Amino acid sequence: MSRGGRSIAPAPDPPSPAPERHDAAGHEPLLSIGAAAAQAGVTERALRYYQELGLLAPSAHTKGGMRRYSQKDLERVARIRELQALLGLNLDEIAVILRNDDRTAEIRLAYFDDRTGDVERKRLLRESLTLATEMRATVETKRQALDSFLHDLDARIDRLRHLLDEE
Amino acid sequence: MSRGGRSIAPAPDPPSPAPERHDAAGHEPLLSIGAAAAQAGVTERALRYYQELGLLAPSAHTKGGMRRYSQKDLERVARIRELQALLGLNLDEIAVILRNDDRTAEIRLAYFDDRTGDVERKRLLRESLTLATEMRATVETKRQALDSFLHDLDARIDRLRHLLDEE
DNA sequence: CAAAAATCTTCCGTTAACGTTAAAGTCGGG
DNA sequence: CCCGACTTTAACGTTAACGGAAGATTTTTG
Repeated sequence: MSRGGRSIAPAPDPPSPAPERHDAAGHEPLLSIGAAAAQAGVTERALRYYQELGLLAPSAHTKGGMRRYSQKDLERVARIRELQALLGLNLDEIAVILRNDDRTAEIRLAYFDDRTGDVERKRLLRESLTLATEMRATVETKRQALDSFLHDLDARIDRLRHLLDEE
Repeated sequence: MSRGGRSIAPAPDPPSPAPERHDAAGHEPLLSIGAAAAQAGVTERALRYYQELGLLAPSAHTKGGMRRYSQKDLERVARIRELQALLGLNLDEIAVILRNDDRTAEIRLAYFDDRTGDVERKRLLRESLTLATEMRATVETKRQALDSFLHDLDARIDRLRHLLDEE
């Protein structure tokens, strides 16, 4: 079914602007690099380094050229740390994932934009799906490994407890 | 209850020598560093490095001073890699864990040796138990994180599939 | 508006976990 | 016992992910 002129299918969550904490003038509060680093639990150097690698660009800059971070930026930092700690990925691998996330977000936006062609839309969705599925596989593998590791540990703990109780 | 002169409690698996693949003369086959590295899926350098850090000493040496690795040695290598990949521990942290494993193994051997003092034995067991329990906690935490990560991924995949099916 | 505090860019330093190469010694088959 | 393949130690090199300091600039604060 074509999607050029308004689909009939129940539209999946239109991309709403998301509720924000505006200030009086209506802008979201932006953080300096110091505050952002503190909030995110990383160093300023790390933030600059992520930017250098193209993982994270601050949402805004002052006239003088100082970085200003938004809440979304902080979430992105959290994501980076999670991927580092949880999956042991390096920053280059993480960059790939984040770029794909960004693409998917773009797709979601473009999804409601009639200028986006059906074919292109479909191609992008398939691409995202493939990537997500691949990632799922590696995560699942790791989870299984962790699980059996946990069971071994439990067995070991039981044995130790047993030896102690027998004294 | 004292353990100086033979315990009454049902003895937990006496430390049996474990079934080995002996050769004709009764020795287990030992591998050269090249073969060991190949089997373990690591480089020779890595094996030498682990030894340098005190993580892994080859079970034997030739007269000339060349390293000979046993199957247990290879298992130890596997353990090292597992702790690295799964938990993201560094080699120093792994060294601590392995040393504790070794101590625990010694205790199991000494279990039937009356020369080992009760107090000392108990202290060592408690120590191992503490370490294992701490480790369990961190592993559990990590597993939970991985799990929720996996669920997020699944949700994302579902959404993508949905968008595709609607075309 | 002036001083203090925070940031900017640039560049060199650091640590972990090996990689690589060189020179010398050891092993195993013929 | 000889030679080619494999190992040894020692030493220097490499990469990732920042750490830290310098000197200039910007922002904030009294």
